[in-house]
Amino acid sequence: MVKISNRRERKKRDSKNAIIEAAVTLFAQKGYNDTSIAEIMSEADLGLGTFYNYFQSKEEILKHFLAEITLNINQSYTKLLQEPRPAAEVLSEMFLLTGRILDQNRFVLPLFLSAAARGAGGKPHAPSPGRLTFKSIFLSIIQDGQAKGEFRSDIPAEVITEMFHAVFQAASFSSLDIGFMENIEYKLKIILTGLAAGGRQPG
Amino acid sequence: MVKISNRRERKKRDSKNAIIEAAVTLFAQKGYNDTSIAEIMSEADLGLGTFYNYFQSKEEILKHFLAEITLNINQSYTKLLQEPRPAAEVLSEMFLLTGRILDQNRFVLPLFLSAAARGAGGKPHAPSPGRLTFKSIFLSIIQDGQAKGEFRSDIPAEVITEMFHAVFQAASFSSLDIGFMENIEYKLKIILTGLAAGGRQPG
Amino acid sequence: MVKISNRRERKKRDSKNAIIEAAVTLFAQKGYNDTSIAEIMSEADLGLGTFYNYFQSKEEILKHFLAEITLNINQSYTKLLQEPRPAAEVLSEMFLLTGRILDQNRFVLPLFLSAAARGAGGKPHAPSPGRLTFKSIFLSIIQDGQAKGEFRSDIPAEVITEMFHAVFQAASFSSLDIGFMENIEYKLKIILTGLAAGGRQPG
Amino acid sequence: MVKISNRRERKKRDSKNAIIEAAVTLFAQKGYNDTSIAEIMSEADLGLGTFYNYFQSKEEILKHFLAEITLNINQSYTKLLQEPRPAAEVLSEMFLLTGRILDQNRFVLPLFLSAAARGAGGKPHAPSPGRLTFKSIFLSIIQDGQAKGEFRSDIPAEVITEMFHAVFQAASFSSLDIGFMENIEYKLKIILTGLAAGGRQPG
DNA sequence: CATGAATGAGGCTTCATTCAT
DNA sequence: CATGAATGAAGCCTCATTCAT
Repeated sequence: MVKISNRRERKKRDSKNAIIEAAVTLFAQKGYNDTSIAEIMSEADLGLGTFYNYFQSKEEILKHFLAEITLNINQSYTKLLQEPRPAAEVLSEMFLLTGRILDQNRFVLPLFLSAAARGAGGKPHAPSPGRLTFKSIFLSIIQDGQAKGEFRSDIPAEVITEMFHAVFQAASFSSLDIGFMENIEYKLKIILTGLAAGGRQPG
Repeated sequence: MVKISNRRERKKRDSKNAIIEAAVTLFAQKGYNDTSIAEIMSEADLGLGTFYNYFQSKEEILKHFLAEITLNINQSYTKLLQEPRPAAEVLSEMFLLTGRILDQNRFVLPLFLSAAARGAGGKPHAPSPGRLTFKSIFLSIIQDGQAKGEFRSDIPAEVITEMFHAVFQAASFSSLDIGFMENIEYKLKIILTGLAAGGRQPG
Repeated sequence: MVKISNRRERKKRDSKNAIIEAAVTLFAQKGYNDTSIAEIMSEADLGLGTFYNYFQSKEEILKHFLAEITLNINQSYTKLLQEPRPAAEVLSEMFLLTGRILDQNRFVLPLFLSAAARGAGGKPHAPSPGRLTFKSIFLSIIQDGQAKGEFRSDIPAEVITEMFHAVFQAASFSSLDIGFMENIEYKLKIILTGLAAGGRQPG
Repeated sequence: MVKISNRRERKKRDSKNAIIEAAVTLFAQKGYNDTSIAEIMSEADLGLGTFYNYFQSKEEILKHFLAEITLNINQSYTKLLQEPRPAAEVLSEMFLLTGRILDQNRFVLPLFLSAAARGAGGKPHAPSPGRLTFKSIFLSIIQDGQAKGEFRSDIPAEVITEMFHAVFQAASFSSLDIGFMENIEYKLKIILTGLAAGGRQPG
């Protein structure tokens, strides 16, 4: 009565997964704009029309990814802030965790960028996904650190936040032959040193 | 008699400049992909076909911009390295100078990114711009600084180079209400502090 | 347990009826072309594929309606002509009766029209419904009236027949806030007066 | 200086005319919905994309026709009402004139109908052409006639107006082998007789 | 019989590019 | 050199129909 079939359900999930996987692959390879649905479905080894059984439009699959990432990050955020610890520590963990998630969805960054590039006057249906909230998360951690005197205060917290964002971007498109995580760990070191309260450069 | 108007004053700055100017404006506003040649030529107040008297294709005008920027930067580089000075100082100037150039051509960053996103397997005629050389410039300055003991050596010079690149990107798409130059100056401070030889973070 | 609901009560009126009912509703609301089979089956609370257990194609259900209407009208025709009466009387009753049937299937008129519009060169499988015979019915009544001297004879019977047809169409798409039947009754009055044998207009 | 070229201008007009002509032909043959732009441009012996140099969308060419007809009719209306005459006379002329215009654009009626059929809840961009005003024209003439006692007053003027509308429709899709104008002239006779003030049917 | 995922032809529209003037 | 009409490949999306379960 309850389980109508099962093989059917399984195949359906398979198809959706195939589409998502193909989309991830191609978006990562060629970017969102330069990937056609025909290509995705060809990569997924499915008929063109099948795409629309799972997503209402090309933009829809994008939202799917963004929503997934947002969810992931928010969940982790909640866990991380359970117990109070030094800001630098929280920041490090939050940063690395975000890095791991982005590492698996690297194609999303260009989308954020192109959305940002279009600015406010962009298309009506632009893929504005409810603004990935990790900016506000980083911001509050940094402000907290500044308040506690852990971080220098001569740099606006917003600017510092952007800096972290930038690191993710840069690592996403890095052509260096070190891994994504290693890449951002190096950069984290620089920033944390640069942020330390006492640190003032000679000049 | 009166109506011919606009088309008149163009002669001074010839058509090619009008096209370039229009392209810069629109690329900055809407991005490369979302700007059509028809729009450019309309903005330039010229006939559509005239575009092809000056550029072989849409991609061509892109290469033009990249080449121009590269040239600008290289010239400045040459001047800057005339007289020997501390690496941090050279780096700062080089950085700010690059910033000023990019500030006037902000639309190019997304193009670098999408080009990077496409990776090696991109289109046949991909806009490979002869690799903008400012990476190598920064790299050599940083390596020099590390060699002289000015900069910490536990971070690969390549990674540091990327960091500067990242800062430009982030500032390009910043939604903060401070200017581009102010933005990157803040970030420069952080990095320079973070790079200073003695600087080690507590953890 | 509770959620299965709707699907249950369907058994009484079997699936075919549910489909027909849904089709009538939607055709009337949005027209034939703009109604998809998916919509029909969703409205009917049945699986999409089920449609093809009852109708060979989308066009098939159309033919079904037309055939049904034709049958209805023919049956009434037979009854009406049982006993001899004045042509005007027969015509009136026939007219109003047809009106009542059409009133309940208003969506068919556009289909007649579009079919007519396509003319002879239409699609291979055009919905040629075996020509709804009510034209011939009206025609014979009118010819009868003309023969008996009840109706004027300076207008071809075929043209008068068309006139009745037109009245149905107009009423179907009327935006006046009187009902369909009231609407056609008014028009019937005009035509009957205009048809009366003695009636000649001044000019 | 003023005439840029001339051959160009001519060719441009030719192309637009070819498109319009092809559209009229096909719309009349198969209806608006069942005519694709590809077909139109093939009939016009032009490339598919060329359509969009002259009309912004498929709907746009429709508006073009409707606007043209509306204009035609309105101009004639103005002329006709210059001098006061019996309502029946004005009505006759107006009717026949409208008929002649529609005769040359027969494919438009189905469009009015399908628009009407969709009702108020139709598509956002439905081809609502500012409502062809001939309804209001006919209405005022008829009301005038009723006021002057020329026409019977037991039928609402709106209903009578619809009747005329209906006649045009019916004649448009007539399969009789008489011409459009002859067809509507017959029907005009019936209606005028039926409208005459004294005329009352026996029953 | 019931189901709905899969399919691909076909429709609309955009736009880089060509070419005759 | 300037022009812009013409072009058609390519993209997104809809939907009638099939078929395996």
